[in-house]
Amino acid sequence: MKTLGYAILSLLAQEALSGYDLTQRMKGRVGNFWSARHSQIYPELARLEDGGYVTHRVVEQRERPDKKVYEITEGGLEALKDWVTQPPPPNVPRDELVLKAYSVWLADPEKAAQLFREEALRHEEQLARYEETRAWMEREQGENVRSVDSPWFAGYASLRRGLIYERGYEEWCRWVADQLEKGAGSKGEQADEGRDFD
Amino acid sequence: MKTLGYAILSLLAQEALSGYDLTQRMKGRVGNFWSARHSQIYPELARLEDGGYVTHRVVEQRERPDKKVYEITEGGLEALKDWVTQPPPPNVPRDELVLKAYSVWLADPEKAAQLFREEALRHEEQLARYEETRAWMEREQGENVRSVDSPWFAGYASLRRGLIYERGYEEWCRWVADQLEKGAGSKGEQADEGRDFD
DNA sequence: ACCCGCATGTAAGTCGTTACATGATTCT
DNA sequence: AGAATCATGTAACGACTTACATGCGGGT
Repeated sequence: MKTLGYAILSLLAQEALSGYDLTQRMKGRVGNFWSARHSQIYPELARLEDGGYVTHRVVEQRERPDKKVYEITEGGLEALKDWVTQPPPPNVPRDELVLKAYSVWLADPEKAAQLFREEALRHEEQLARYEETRAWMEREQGENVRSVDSPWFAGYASLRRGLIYERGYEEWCRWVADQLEKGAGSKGEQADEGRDFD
Repeated sequence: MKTLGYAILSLLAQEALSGYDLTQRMKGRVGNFWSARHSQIYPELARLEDGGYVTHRVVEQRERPDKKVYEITEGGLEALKDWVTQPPPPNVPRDELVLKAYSVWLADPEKAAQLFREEALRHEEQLARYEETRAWMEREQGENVRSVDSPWFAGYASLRRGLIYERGYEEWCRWVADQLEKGAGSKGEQADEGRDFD
C-alpha cells in the first residue's frame, strides 16, 4: 500500500468519515505534512475497500446529498499499526525558496530581501495558527496530550513538528533578508559586527 | 519553464558543466533541497537548449568518453535572475515520519521510540556533515561568504537552511522519543515534571 | 573476465494536480 | 435566479522514479 492509503487509515482510525470529510481533513492537521485532493482520495478509498482495509455504509441525509461513511476494519488497523513503526524511506525535501536562495547572488539585494521578508511573514502567520491550536490543545486536552496512547498526544506531536519547522523557516528567512539588506548599496562590503549563529 | 530548469541554470550560472556533472551536483549542495536523476536532467538540458537558455560544445577526452559541456547564455542568465525574486508557489511539505507520528498512539511505545531515536541519529549525522561544510566555508571563504553578490554567500545561505532544518528535525525526533519512553510501561501515566517548549 | 566510473540517452510506470462532469440543497 | 456548500466520481496531463539500453577505459 502507498503512503496515501496510510494517511487515510490514520484519519479513519480516529473516526468514521466520508470521502468528503477526508478531503477537508487533508487540508488541516494531517495535511500540514501530507495533503491530497478529492480526486486522489475517492479512488484510493475504493482500493482500500478492495483490500479489506475499510468498509463503507451509505448514510441517507435529508437536506444533504447521501454520503458513504467509511470505517476502518480490523485488518486495516493491523496494517496501520505495522506501518507506524516501520522506518520510512529517506525523505529529500524539495523547497523552491532554498533553490532561489542558492541563486540569490545574481539578484538585486533589495528586491530579494523583500521576497524573504514576505516569506518570513507567511511562516510567522502559520506559526501563529499552530500556536493557537497548541494553546487550545493544552488548555482543553492537557491530560490526553500527555498520554502516549491517546490520539491527542499523536496530534500534538505532529503539531510540534509544524511549530519547530515554521520557527526555523521564519528565522532563516529573516537572516537571509538581514544579510541582503546589510550588504545592499555598497559593493562587496563586509560585516564588522554580526557574529551570528552560535 | 519549470523548477528543474531553474535548478540546472542555478548550477550553470556558476560554471559550465556536463549532464553527468550536473547529475552529481544534484545529489549534493543544491540537491539537499532539490534533487534530480540523470533521466530527468538530460531531456531538460535539451529543452533548455531549445529555448536558448543554454548552449553546449562537445569536449573530446582521451581515456574518457566525450562529453557535452553546457554553458548558460545571456538569455538564460536573465531568465534566472527574474525567477530568483519571484515569489514561489506555496509549499506543502510531505513528510511520512510526521504522518507516522500522527498514528503513533496505536503503536507499541518502545518500538516507536526506537524508530524516532534512529531518525534522530540520521538527522544528527546530516547535521554534522552540514556543520563540517559550514566550518570549511567560513575558514576558506570567510570574505566571500559575507558578500551578497558572491555565489559563496548564496551557497552558505542555503546551507544554513539545511542546518536549521536538521537541528529542528533532530530536536523533534528526540522529544517524541522521550515522551514515548516516559509514557511507556505504565498505562495512562502522566508527567509531573517535563515543562517543555516555552 | 568482470566490475566500476564516466557518459548519455529512452521507456515504462507511479503519484499527484488540474480540469471535466454531475447533482442536491441552502443562502442571498 | 445564482452562488455556495455538500457530495462523488473520471480524464488528461505533468513531474518524477525505476528500469532499460549502450559503450569506453581502467583497475582487480
